[in-house]
Amino acid sequence: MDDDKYNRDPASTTEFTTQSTWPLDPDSAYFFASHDVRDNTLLTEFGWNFHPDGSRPDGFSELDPIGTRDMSDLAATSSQLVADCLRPADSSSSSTAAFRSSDPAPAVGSASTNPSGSSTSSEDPPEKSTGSGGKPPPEIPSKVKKKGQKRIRQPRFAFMTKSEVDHLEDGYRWRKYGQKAVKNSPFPRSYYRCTNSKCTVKKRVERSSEDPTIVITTYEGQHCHHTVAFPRGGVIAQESGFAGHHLAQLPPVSSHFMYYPAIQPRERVSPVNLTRTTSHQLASPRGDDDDDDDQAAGAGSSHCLNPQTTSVPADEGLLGDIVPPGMRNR
DNA sequence: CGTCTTTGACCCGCGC
DNA sequence: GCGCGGGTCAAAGACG
Repeated sequence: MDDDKYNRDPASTTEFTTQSTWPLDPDSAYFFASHDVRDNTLLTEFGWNFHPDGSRPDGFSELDPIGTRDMSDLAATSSQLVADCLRPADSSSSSTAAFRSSDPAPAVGSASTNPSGSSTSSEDPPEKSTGSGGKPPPEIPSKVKKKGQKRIRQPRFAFMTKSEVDHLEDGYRWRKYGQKAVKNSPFPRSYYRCTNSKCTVKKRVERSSEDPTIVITTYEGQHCHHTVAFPRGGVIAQESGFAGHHLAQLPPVSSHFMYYPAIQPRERVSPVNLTRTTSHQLASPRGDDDDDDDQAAGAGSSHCLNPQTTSVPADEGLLGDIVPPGMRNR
């Protein structure tokens, strides 16, 4: 059904931007400071070579893609990035680990760290208290909700993508479970949940009210399984797959990635702004099998939903400090 | 028939 | 306490 969506080629030129607009809610911990080594690590992992001081005169730093890629690649890249971020820590890829597990800090005392909830493991879901509808929680909740108990938010990772397609493929299968109108925005926000029964990762997709061409995707939680498969004919991000690795194999394309200077006076962040001309979207959402997921999940389940939050803020295009005040310099 | 989307209703947290 | 907005549920329908 959505095949159209996934297969459809967005207009030719797509500017890709990663940013996060997610409000830094207290429940979430954010780490991902642009000046933090992790940033570079992350970027590197995804195939970007960041030149820390190679900033350009105009104040921008450039990310050199490992080879050029076309939009699909880009999409894949971004998706991959997200995928990696959300992937189980057991993954052999060291890089991922670095970004994810090696970061205890993020847990930032927030709820995410929260012991309770986050138990997170798929094995013992904290009971979702009726998350919302007052209905029995089918599964692990992203927020815990016992009365009197504060909800726990899973780590979030948000980024903005300039695309005509709302739902970007990221290698995982998602099921839409809701849509809501967003205040002050003509565009609705869609809620997706990973189809893996053991995975509690959710993602929200909405368009920027300011710039309708920008899609804001926010991931919450961490996959306890590996990606299913990448877009038809695309790269599979399973285990070893590392963005950097396979990205390097992707076809070259002329592209241009910009990394905006981080350091912002603001508390929130900013993101990496990637711009490129492009071509198509990532693809098919459905992987061939969930089985893999489940199995993988089993293996990595214990890492599910690590309390970490990464967020790429919005506006300004700066990769930034997504670290909440106080968390900085961690 | 199974999977996924749509959509209205409900619940919860938060600000006033 | 009330209202608003966000988030989630689940029935119904669509689709392959």
